Amino acid sequence: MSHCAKQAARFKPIRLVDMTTRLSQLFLRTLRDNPVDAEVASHRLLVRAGYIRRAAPGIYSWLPLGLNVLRRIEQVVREEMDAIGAQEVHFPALLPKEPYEASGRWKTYGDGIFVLGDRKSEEVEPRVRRPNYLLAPTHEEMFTLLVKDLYSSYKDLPVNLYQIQTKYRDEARPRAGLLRGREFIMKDSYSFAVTDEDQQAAYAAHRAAYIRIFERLGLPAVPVAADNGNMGGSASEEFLFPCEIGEDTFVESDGGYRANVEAVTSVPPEPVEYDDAPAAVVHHTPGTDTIETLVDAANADHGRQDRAWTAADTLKNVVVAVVTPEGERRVAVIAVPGDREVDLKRADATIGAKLGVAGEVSVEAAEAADLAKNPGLVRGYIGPGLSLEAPYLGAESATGIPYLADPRIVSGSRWITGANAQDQHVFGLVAGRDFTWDDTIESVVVRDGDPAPDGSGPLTTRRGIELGHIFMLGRYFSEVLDLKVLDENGKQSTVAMGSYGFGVTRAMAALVEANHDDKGIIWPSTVAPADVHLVATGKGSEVYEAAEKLASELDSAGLKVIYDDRPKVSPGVKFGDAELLGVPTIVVVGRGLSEGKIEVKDRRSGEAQNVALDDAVPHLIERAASLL
RNA sequence: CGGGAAGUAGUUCAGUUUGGUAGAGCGCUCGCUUUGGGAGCGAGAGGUCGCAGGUUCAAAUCCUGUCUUCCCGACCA
Repeated sequence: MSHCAKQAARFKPIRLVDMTTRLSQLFLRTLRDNPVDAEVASHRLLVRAGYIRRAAPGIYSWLPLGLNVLRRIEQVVREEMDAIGAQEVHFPALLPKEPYEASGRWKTYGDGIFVLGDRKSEEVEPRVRRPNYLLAPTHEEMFTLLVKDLYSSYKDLPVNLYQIQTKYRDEARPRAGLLRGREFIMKDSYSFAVTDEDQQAAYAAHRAAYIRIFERLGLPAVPVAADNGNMGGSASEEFLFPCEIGEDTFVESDGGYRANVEAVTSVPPEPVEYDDAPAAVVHHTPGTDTIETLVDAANADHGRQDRAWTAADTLKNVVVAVVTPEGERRVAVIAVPGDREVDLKRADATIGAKLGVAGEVSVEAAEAADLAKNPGLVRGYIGPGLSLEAPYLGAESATGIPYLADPRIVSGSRWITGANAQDQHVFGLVAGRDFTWDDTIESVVVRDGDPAPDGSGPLTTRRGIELGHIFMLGRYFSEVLDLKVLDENGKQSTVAMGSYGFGVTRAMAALVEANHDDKGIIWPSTVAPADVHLVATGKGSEVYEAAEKLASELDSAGLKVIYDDRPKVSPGVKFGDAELLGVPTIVVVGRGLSEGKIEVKDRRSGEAQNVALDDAVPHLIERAASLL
């Protein structure tokens, strides 16, 4: 044993200083006014309470208390990841562009990433730097390449790797403080497996770990079925925290079905017999280029006996522009019941596949120029045509314009729709008899009351904050980056991947959204910056001496203490700050001291009780334990 | 990228209509008093009024341009 090792072996760590946070020393300034740029509660309170400061739009600096809470959240995530056998690694945030070019994302991410050039990237003439690096928005490429770098056998798999890392996205409009920033911290893990069983096991393990994480954090986030984007793969779920200010919309039924609106599927009605249906008739319907005017005109001039026409009797043909990855702009028509609106985001998810376009497409509302290029489309009077023999819309039709229909348009359903001529509509057009379509598409805005696809009852729509997303990535990245291992037959096998993201900074904001009142934050004890916020108030030196002693004893007992020892600060300010900062237990050493009592106050309920100073330490230890 | 609002002290804001020596609350510094719900009195520090140009004897204020920020929407595995 070396001399140094002997010295080290003799060294016994002792706690030289207590860990109590003294407000007289803490780098903190609480704000009485709400910051002008903060709208949502989490943003307002985290800034006011001195946890974070804005450094640039969507970019925040972390102050001591904020960093403390952030680290505690990270720790929960880390423990649960480790518990399922995932191993922590850490990649740079600053990355060369080559891996992203190889995966295609240097282009497809487009304006969404921060790019930059190093000194070698400078062109002599003109003297500009061309980007050859990026600040990573996520790290799929790096994880994939790292496994490729080191592993080459099926025997090495499965493996789960994760990191907790700062990510950068050039959000067009950062908002709501930590909820949508341009710099944020994310835990992202990836599973690598050869067999489907292993892949599903990794997915299930992550799903269970996420549920435990949310339980431990005290965040009632729920898994909802999600759209897995254009990366392929199968299972995909988001963990949403239901909250009015959330940017995601999801649906749920009483029976427990939950899905993001982008992923929900509609329940088509049964096909209808149409043998006895009368032939379709074209009527002159002047000035009816909207559904509303059309319904009015239909009831006024062509009313039916049994009931009035409604918007649901009309077939709305919505012209959209589909932009391909190459930038080509194609026109398509989507047919939906007239009482429904098209959700371009939902259409976006599947329209590429329906039209046979590879890669990521985007769907936009058609503009005047799009219509002008297709003179056959008469705005307000567009329809599929009058007969199957001569369809007007569809890939095989006269116009060749792709025609996609909502699943509610089933065989035998009867419609009032445009006759492709100014002021002309056709009544009694029967789906399947008079017209057909290239394919169906889920694209209408989901409404409250729509049935759940699994028969579990009517749906209601809610808003939520996306805190996690787990999904099977399939083999997209392993294909493009050539991650293969030898399988047991000695053949090259492309590795299947799973991707599991968790928004750490966003979870912190969500925690505040879920836990605050008009006075300030109310941290769950698992992430609170301390167990006890000790306030000394009174004029004599006795309260400070007693509080100091109590702080020291609590610290020795293993409780984390924030001690407000500021001598010239009035009681009102101290109470206000304690409530703003949000530590779950507030202890006041003050006027009760003469009777040997202190006050123990629950931050959440506001309930206070007097406790004998002599019993304070065990009482608070027990209380802290009961809160966990 | 479309629509709206706003840039004045660390911060929250007034002052701009009608051009005339830069203001208030909170915060900060010093002194005295005060100490269970954001204390009182007194004395201070702190601002190229986003930037550039123009009009004028004179511009925070009027004109032109420009930049930035925030909100709503679009976008966003």
